[in-house]
Amino acid sequence: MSNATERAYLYVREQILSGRYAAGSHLKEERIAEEAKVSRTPVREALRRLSNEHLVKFVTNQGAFVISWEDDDVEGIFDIRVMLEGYSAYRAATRIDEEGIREMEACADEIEKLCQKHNKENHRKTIEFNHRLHSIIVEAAGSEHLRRMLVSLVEIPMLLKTIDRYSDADVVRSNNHHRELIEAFRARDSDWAKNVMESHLRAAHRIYVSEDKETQGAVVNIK
Amino acid sequence: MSNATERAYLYVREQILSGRYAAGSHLKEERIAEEAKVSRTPVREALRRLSNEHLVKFVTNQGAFVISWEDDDVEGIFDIRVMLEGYSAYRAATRIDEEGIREMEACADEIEKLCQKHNKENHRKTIEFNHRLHSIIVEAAGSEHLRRMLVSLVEIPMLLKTIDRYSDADVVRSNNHHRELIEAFRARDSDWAKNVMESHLRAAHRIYVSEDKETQGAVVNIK
DNA sequence: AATCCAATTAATGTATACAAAATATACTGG
DNA sequence: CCAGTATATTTTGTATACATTAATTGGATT
Repeated sequence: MSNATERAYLYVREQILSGRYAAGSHLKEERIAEEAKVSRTPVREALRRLSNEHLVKFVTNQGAFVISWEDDDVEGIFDIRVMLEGYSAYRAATRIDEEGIREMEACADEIEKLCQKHNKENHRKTIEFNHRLHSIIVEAAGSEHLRRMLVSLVEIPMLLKTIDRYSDADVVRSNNHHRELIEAFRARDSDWAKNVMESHLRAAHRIYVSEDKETQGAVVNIK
Repeated sequence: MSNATERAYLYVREQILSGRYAAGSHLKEERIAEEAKVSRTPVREALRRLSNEHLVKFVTNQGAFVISWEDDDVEGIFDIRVMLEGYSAYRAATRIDEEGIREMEACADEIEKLCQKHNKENHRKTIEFNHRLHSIIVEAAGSEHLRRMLVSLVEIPMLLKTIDRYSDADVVRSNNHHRELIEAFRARDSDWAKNVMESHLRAAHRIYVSEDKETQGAVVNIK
């Protein structure tokens, strides 16, 4: 994408994901243009893209609004993610190369290290490496359609917050899954990879849901 | 969406799906603007939307190109469609209301009638009612994510051509699947509905692939 | 004749200006 | 004081003008 549009896109995206633009709030084009130091045209293009990534919603003659994921269908989103990422792992098992596997291992190593000591920065990095590891798999699956669909799912604010809720034991199990995935890939065993990935994500779902119950709906924020 | 943008969008979309804009060809914004009688701005917005629906591809500083689905991963696309539409049927079974089911029945009735007599117009209508029937299910599934993903899959030119390849027997079986789906919905049996839908789409896949083999890759065009 | 480079052309990318629509404000009548 | 309506303001939607980048053409050189 081009310079100004890209800038506007990254800016608005960051504002939304960080929560500085509240859910449901109106995104005035002129204001964003000023803040991102570009004109309205690239802002509009950025908003269109974000709308297709389901981060903002357009209303005719009223412009763009930050999507409110509060009433998102959590069960449905997890179900879809399990299917698509399970299938990604299935495909990746027979397509990933040694370099990809080594990169995955590097991510798993980092995550292991980072979990020794708890602080905000390490937590941020853990999320990053986790995301990286999953990205490697999707890339290796080699399906543009799959990749696009997962981007629009995984990056929704709800799922980004999931890892905030992991206990130490949860993180250990999660990384064990990563190790097992790598083993399945080395064995070129598509079905094994798919099953591990599905377990991995179902566990994530369970953590998300059970935490919800304990805190009675409140969002846990580690910041 | 707004007037001019909508017009440009529909125009370009129609040109692509009808094949008048060839796969891989460059979409000059000015030319489209003239043809659709709007300015370049709404054309650009339309192209962005089409790019996110995977009908066109943007290259930085080179603009938009009609996607070439020749090298699309056919197996992958069908696999994903089976998963997502299977899941749609699963969800729809417990959510669809009597009105929705009746609409499905109306579609199935129409398809049955239309297949009695073969001509271009009836064939077009058959495609339309088939599409309508599947849309009802996705809508009934009640997942915005699911809907968006399937739109970007089902409307790719490759899949639109699939039905051109159906023999009489194929159409009969296809509509039998529709009837069975309706029955599964009436019984509120999610698993049954999912299985029928998966069979339905796997059969479609088989028809697509086997026809390819017979004609050695040539595209059958009924027009 | 082929290749490289410069200058021109033509396309996209961005900014701004104008039009249409929605929202907010102020005024009138009850 | 409130309701309803007309007006003003603000915001989106669209068109156009300008800037920047890529493609093309033509010519000079080997």
